[in-house]
Amino acid sequence: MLEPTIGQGLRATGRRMTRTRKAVLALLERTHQPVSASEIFSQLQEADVAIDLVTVYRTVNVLKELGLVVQMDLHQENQSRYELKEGRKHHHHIRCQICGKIVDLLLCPLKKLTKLIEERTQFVVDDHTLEFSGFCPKCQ
Amino acid sequence: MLEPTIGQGLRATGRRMTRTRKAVLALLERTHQPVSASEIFSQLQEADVAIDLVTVYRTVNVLKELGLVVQMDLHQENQSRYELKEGRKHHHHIRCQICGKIVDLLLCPLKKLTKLIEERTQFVVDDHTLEFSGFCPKCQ
DNA sequence: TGTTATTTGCAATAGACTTGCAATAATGCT
DNA sequence: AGCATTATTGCAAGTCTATTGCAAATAACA
Ligand SMILES: [Mn+2]
Ligand SMILES: [Mn+2]
Ligand SMILES: [Zn+2]
Ligand SMILES: [Zn+2]
Repeated sequence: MLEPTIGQGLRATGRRMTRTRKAVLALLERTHQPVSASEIFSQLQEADVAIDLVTVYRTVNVLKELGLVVQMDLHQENQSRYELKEGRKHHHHIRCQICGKIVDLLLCPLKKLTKLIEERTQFVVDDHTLEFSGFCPKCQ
Repeated sequence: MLEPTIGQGLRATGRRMTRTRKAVLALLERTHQPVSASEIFSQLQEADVAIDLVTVYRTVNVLKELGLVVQMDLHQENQSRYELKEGRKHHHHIRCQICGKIVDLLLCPLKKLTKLIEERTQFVVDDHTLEFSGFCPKCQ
């Protein structure tokens, strides 16, 4: 239940904690796969929460600005997915090419590589994305 | 000049080597950054090659099916980019968050990790994407 | 409870990409 | 070279995700 802290974060930036933002946050909290805007929309509809798809988009964008949510664009998908950052550490994903199942990979092998890349390219590295894909146990 | 070989690959699948396909292939051959469909379109227009944007899309899709081109969806971009596979080995990219410059990273640190992931997740790993982002020398 | 600024829903819009279809052009055969 | 066949092209229209304008609704705070 991270709602009060987030409420403070919202107010600190002149924003408000609303019924729909609570609903989106609660859904993200109880969801263990990264979800798309349309999935958030339809899952809230099933839960009898009245919300417009536009509001879902605006909400995830606000949560992204506050640093509470990460947006990810997985390969072979045509829509972004969103995952709560709070309480979860940096990690990556693997996606099944058949059924689309997404599983967390609780690892990151890229710390060391970053320095090497900065030396080679003269870039300052700020972020990275890493995603595996293949066939899940059920789809093999 | 890989055109004749590709011509064979096309004919082997009941396809034809056309003026527009030659033009797209030639552009991909001489381009050293991954290019988007609209970039292919406008660059060919500047070179006085008459081609429709739709044809560019259809062409890169055919080349993808033939395994001659890789499609990549980089973070913070809203369009796919395409790169010729022929003669270039598996590698990854870093992208500047300011100017969008993309540089090849001629490395891949993920061979070993694949086995570990297969053991942990029971997936069969087939592919991966890796991308760094940051600030290029000019934009720092 | 009343005031004010933020947020919401609805409609319209933007932008990447795809699809239907008739006209065009590449291929293979004579 | 000429012809028949069939893939390919261009144009228009459509699809899908995501964004924007604006008036109505509502959260924040006294
Ligand atoms: Mn995750
Ligand atoms: Mn490259
Ligand atoms: Zn990582
Ligand atoms: Zn790799």
